[in-house]
Amino acid sequence: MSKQIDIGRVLANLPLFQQLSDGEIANLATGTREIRLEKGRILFQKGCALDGFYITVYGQIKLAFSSLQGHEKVVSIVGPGQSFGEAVMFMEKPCPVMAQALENSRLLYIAKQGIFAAIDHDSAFAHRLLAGLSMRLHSLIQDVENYSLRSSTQRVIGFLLQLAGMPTSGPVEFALPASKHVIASRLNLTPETLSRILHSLSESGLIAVKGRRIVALDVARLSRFDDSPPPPCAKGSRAVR
Amino acid sequence: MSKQIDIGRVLANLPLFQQLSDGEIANLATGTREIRLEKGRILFQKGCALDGFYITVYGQIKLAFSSLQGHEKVVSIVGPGQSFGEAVMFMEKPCPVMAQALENSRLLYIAKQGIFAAIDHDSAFAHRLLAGLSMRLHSLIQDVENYSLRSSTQRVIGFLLQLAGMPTSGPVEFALPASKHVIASRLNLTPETLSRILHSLSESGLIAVKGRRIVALDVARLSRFDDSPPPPCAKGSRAVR
DNA sequence: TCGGGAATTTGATGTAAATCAAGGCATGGT
DNA sequence: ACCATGCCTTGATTTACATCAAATTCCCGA
Repeated sequence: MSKQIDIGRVLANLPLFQQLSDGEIANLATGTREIRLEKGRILFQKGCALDGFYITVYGQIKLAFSSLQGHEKVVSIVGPGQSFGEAVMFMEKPCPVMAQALENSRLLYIAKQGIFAAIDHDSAFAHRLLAGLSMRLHSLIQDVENYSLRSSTQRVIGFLLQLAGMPTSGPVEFALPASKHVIASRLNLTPETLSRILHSLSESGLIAVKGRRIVALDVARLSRFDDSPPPPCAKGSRAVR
Repeated sequence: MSKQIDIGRVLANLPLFQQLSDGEIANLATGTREIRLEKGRILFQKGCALDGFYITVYGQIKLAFSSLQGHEKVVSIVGPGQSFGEAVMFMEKPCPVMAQALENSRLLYIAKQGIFAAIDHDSAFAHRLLAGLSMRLHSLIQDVENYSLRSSTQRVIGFLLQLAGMPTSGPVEFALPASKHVIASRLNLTPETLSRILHSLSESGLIAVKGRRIVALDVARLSRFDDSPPPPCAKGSRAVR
């Protein structure tokens, strides 16, 4: 029922492979498998070795680890066009996280063999890989910064602003990329806390929430937001007593 | 008074450059500057661009960011033989952290030009760089895992075990690599909390602390340590009342 | 050897966010 | 349409860790 995709074509359109020669693309395609994954399915577990990496064609994959006590922490939510697993492949060590489909998804699995050949053959490709890994590193550092010295409200705001995109003046509408449960975990919060924060932000008139849809009413004020909104007594302004 | 170091020689001995040809090493050396930094000096600020990276010859550098409220969080403590700044160099974006000397230090600054040439010339070198960045990424993920789902005591224990090295049966002695203040920040703790945890671990007979020197008395038990040591009433076993 | 300032420890108190425990609201299957 | 099953929200309570405030101890140079 589902039509076969043209692997070479998909590969050639990815930013990472954009400038490779036809021969190289063909070579890569040889070592590439298509993978379909239905919602909820686990792609690999923490501790697996990978001798290749993945690119999401469509769908959504979450990368997460779980503690001994059964808690789970989402490290990354990866969507169409994004890749994952490169670092594990280059490192030749067990994968530190597990990967699970959040939706029915289609991925490409690219064997390292072809990647290595492309590196050997085209040093500009190596540069792109290095830059890509560096960006990944950078965003992880950002995460660490967020977790360590930003409050939960600030983390939520940062996340919303990222989704809202470039600073515009008017209101921006967008959808959360996953269930609130997953988003909360990604931000190192419990779902309860996320819910309360979203509630309090809408009470302050900064955003409007309707299920997964969110309207950032005042992006500028959101960016400035400093925490500490409920000064003395809240809405029911009764006698100070 | 201080003798000039032989840059080529130092470079050639670094694991990263081990297998480069003499010509390549000479080329790298051309773009390499020696940097002396006295304790407390700042090497670069958050937001700087780098068009090269650093290798510590001796001394110690801390990488950290600081919040608007003046708090500081140490991301990494880098010692002799270790490098930093590669990711920023490859990314061509402002550096997300600042770098400051914790001791009088000597560094090498290697211009990207020579590195890029070496990549173009020797794809095995590119592989080593990729593997190196991947390792860095891996350890950052570990950090995120530690911060998000381990308690402060567990983080301290993990850190101590890492310093203690391979699992041996007998007691292991070692020194903390920096002041407790810096270590605490590295572990996302206040100095007070670190002090209390160390105290409680020595009370449990797991370690002995003498200034910066620490003896891990029972590595196996440390690894197993589960948190939750003070069940009902502590040492002074008085009437339950 | 002797100060003096920083680093560390210790204790009392505060607080952000987690946990526990119900409710309300959608959503999809029959 | 109906119920059932998950998702999300809301409220009460707990807790791990931070913060504030003093001691103490360490360390280093004069």
